[in-house]
Amino acid sequence: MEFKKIEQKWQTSWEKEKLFEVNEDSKKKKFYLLEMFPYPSGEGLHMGHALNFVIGDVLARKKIMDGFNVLHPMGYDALGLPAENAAIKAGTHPQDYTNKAIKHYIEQQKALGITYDWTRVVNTADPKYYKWDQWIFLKMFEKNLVYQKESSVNWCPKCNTVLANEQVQNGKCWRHEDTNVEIKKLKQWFLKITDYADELYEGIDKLEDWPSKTRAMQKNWIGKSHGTEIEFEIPAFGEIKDKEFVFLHAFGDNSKSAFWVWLKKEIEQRGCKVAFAPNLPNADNPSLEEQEKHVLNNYDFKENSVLVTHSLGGTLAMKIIPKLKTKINGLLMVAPPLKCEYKDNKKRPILEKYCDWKFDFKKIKNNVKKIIVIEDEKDHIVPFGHPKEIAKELDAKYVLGIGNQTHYNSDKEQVVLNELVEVWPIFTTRPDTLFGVTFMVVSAQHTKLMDLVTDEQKSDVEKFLKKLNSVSEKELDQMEKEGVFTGSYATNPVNGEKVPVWAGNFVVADYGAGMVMAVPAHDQRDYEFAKKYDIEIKQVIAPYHVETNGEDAVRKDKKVIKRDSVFALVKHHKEDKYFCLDWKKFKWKSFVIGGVDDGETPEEAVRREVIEETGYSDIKSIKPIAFETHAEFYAKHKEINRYGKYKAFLVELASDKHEKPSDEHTKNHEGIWVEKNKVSGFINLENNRLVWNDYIKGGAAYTENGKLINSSEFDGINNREAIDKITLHLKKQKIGKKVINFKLRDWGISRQRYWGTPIPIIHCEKCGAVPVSEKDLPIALPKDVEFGEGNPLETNEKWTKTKCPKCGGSGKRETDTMDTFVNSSWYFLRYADPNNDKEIFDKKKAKYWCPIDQYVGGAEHACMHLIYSRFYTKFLADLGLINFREPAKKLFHQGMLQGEGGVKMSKSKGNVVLPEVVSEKYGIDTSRLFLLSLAAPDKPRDWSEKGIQGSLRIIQKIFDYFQDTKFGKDNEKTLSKLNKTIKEVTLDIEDFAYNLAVIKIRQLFEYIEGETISKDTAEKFLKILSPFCPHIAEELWEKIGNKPFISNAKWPKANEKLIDEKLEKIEGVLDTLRGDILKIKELAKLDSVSKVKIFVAPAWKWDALAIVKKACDGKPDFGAAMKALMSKDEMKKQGKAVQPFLKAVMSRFGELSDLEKFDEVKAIEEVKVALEKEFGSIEIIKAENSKEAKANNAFPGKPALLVE
RNA sequence: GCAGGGGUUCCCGAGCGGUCAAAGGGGCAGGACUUAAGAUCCUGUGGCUUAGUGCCUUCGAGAGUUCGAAUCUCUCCCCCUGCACCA
Repeated sequence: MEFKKIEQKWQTSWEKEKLFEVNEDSKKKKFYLLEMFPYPSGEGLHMGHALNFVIGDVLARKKIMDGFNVLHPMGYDALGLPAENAAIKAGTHPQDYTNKAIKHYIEQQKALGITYDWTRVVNTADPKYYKWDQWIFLKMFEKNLVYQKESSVNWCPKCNTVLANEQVQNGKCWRHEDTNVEIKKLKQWFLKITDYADELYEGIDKLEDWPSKTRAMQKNWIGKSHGTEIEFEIPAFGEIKDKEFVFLHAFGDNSKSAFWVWLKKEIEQRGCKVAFAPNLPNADNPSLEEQEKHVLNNYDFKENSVLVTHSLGGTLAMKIIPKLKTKINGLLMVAPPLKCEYKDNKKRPILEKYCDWKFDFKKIKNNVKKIIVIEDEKDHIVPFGHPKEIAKELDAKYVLGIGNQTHYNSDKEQVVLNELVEVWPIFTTRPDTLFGVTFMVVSAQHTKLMDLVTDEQKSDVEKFLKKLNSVSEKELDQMEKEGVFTGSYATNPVNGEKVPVWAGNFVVADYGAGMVMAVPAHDQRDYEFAKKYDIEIKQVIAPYHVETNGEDAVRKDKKVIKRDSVFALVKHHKEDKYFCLDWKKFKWKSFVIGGVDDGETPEEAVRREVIEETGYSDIKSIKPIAFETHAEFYAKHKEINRYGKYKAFLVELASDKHEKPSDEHTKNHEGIWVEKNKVSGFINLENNRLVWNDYIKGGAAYTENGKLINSSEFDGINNREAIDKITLHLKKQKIGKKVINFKLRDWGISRQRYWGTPIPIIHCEKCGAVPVSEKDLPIALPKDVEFGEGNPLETNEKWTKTKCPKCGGSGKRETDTMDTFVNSSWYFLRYADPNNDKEIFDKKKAKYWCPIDQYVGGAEHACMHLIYSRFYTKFLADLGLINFREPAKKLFHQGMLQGEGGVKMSKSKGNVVLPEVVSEKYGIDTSRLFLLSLAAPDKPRDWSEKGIQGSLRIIQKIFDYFQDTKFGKDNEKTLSKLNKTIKEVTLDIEDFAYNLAVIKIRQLFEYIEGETISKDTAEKFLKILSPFCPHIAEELWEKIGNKPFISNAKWPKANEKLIDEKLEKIEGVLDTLRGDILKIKELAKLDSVSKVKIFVAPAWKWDALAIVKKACDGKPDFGAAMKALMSKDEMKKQGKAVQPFLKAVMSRFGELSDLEKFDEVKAIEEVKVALEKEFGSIEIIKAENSKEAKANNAFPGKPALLVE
């Protein structure tokens, strides 16, 4: 068989006749099928890629034959780092490298015989394509979906560029498994994908025909969670209450000027009186000497003094501080001038003579613990840069903000307040636990971490950070929760409690505020952390059990009496046993349990109860354990409902010193020592068991529901309800609100590399970042650049130097290029109109073809490409360019093709299977058939050299069969089999069950092989074969005398009426008969057979069969038959006995299904004819009834034989 | 840990309440054809048993629902894939 000749013949022919080129046709229904376009690597296509394309192709061919107008295009994701790196390595230009790779890909793909419309190729490296990347970018810019921001980025030192979050895997670069990603700070371009976060998330549910796995992954990635944002304040200079605040006002101001009034109020609100806020003498014509004297004479600086200054007040402070004998706590300078220079360039002689404008920064630094300098970006007095310079000299924290009024002159300046008391909006899903916050944890990676660290803690924190940096990412993953105290305290806004702020390695820096409120009593992570560092654990939710069953069940008509109570886990002094009570009056089995009397502490109550109830009095220790539990039940003896609040204690005995408990106690219950491992089975009180479980676990956070305790006005509320109630409370107080938080971050698209779409921005000194005007697109990549260190685009000055589109002044082009995922985010739309120079695509064309009806591609894109594409689709829909909001209706992930023995294919292992090599040996149709028959298309499969032989065999057989076949007339069985196969294969292809379809086609052929068939049957067979083996099918189609092409012939429709199961049954009978005759012949050592007598039982005359047949209504249905024969009760009694009988009946269902039609005589005649061909004379003896049949040893479907 | 998907006879893989000792392929065994090998074709491929048949055991382990379970439910074990301390 000359595969190659046949393949080439048809591939050329298809192309010549433009068989797969399509145009919009309103009369035809469209079907848009797309396989994810490949990245054209220099290594070319391997069999795994081919699998992906072939999976799509089978469906495409089927849909073409179904009469759809099938858009099945192909393109190349040609921009990207690998091309650049490979090009550098090979010493070529990425453009040349890519062009060559694409050429090779096209050759390889054409050889696969796929139905691509080659006139629609999209190449992302073509400026005609990426022009529209830039166009979309500009549109996003217009809509405020693009911004630039300095940010910490993931930097791969090997790629020499930034990576998106999605491209970082376990701290490694997605392309370099061995390379740790570094964190760098760079100014980056971002797309505001988060604006679409909610729609992207909610839309997932509507993507019903996407794999559930992909949908789950996307949901997880976008990560929507509902919660509450709560404002925690962290005073910059430590606890405000302990401080003495001193204010020094500005030139011309006084102590009643706006600035001081609001600040004073804020400080007083936080429980602190401002110690000293003088009217400085001669504020309008100040003298340093005079003012200095005034301050020093009227206020004694102390260790806890915090000096807050505004403008010239800062100058005064910087003169005073070096003269102080004590080191003061803090200095906050708002907009301080450094020199006597002014924004308006006017001279100010009054101020020039104020002082010498020289400062002893070193002494200032020494005399103040913490310094903060705030600058106003729009300051109209102090020139920009002065405060920054001061901050630099003083090693101070520098803050750049914008005042409500310039120079921070308004009557409330949030920027200033935020520095004094930093507000951290903490995200939590558990506001119900707010009263249980005992510490805060800020991410060790947080940019503001060092601002929170006090001098005392600085070295500890630095040590901790150093340690984190020294562990590899892998170890970091498995690292235990660790942390270090920052020295700062946050204020719990709901009760004003001070809680320590820790830095921890387990908090994610860019989720929420990067700081969490920790509630160790009710969160396992926080619990472990608190245990490790011995931080207070405060329970705020008590497990609550209300008895609803039995005689202890709470009675509505009785009143509820609350009581503080205790349990005691009394441990045996020597053995591992615990003292339990078996109650006589109740069904209770409990620990020692009792109420706390008036004036008694819980410990005292425990001691009393233990001695009374157990008789053991030599108590070594009483320790509180576990948590408070609440239980409500009916106390029969007191006729009240008891609401008990139980505290639990572990009581250890020192000896077995023991006195018999009084009768009063022994009549109530019996005391038993229970072994530790049996306690859990013994105890039957719910809360006793809870406490016990916690005790044997060694303690854990209680994360279940319950009632609030220790939560002031919210005590007693169910915690689920408290979530809303506390949130509402916070909202009223303006310290919290309901929020929805997403894990999804904005998409950083800047890449500092050459081979990507240039970002259409020009930087101008005057105008900042200015978008290129639309008419100047595309901004094409200059070919002339040098590759080496840094961004190659920087090396072409001709290209970078340009004019500002706004002011016409000199400008510099942005040299960052776009992430390649930008290119692939909308390419599927371009196929609708790939050569349009005027628009991104014609709206009408896009409307006709899009969205994608079936998308096929690897599961590895579940979170990157597929989310970005959805984002772009939504954006373009918002621009009005398209009328749908999701890119693809159906999505299918093909399975991986692995090498021989299940090993991953790789160049280094040398097990890469190349399609051209395999085709050479077996032909591409054989490879297609084999790939598809290995496993369901979505499952991984292993390549096997032996396995493909099987496919080759069948192809060869099919080919040979049609070489010299004479067609005749079909018999009924052929028609039945043919139609059944058509029906099933049609469904299998639609369901992507290609492996099953292949089996059925094979089975049909194996049957056909031994039969005479009609030309029509041959044609139908070739048609259903053609999606899998298009070349062979095309060749044989021609061979049997048809005009090309089978590829666009009409897909056959199954004629259900011709499907006849009974024929298969006759075949089965025939087979067994033949086998039996042969066996008898062998056993009897007969040389030849002269006569065979067959005794046949009239199976189909049994009454039961008629009933069954009726019940089943054409389809074999065991259950229905069962129900028809007997009632449910009978079934229960006799079902088992009837089953064998029914089974036998069902096994002949083919006969039943056409009871009326079935021609008994004819069937027997058929058997006779068939057997006579082989064995000569056959006599068939029919029994009149089953009795007679039995007498002759014949049973329904199992004839008896007599062979002579 | 969370989410998704799995564990089927020698291997790969279908089946997903009754016609199931379970498709198909590969492997293996036997036979036919050949001097032989290969290719091809046929037969067999859990165990015991019959002339036909029937019985027992088996679809990760255990329990359950049902007249009936590879298939449904629960628990457990193991594997893969993805996310990973998301507050």
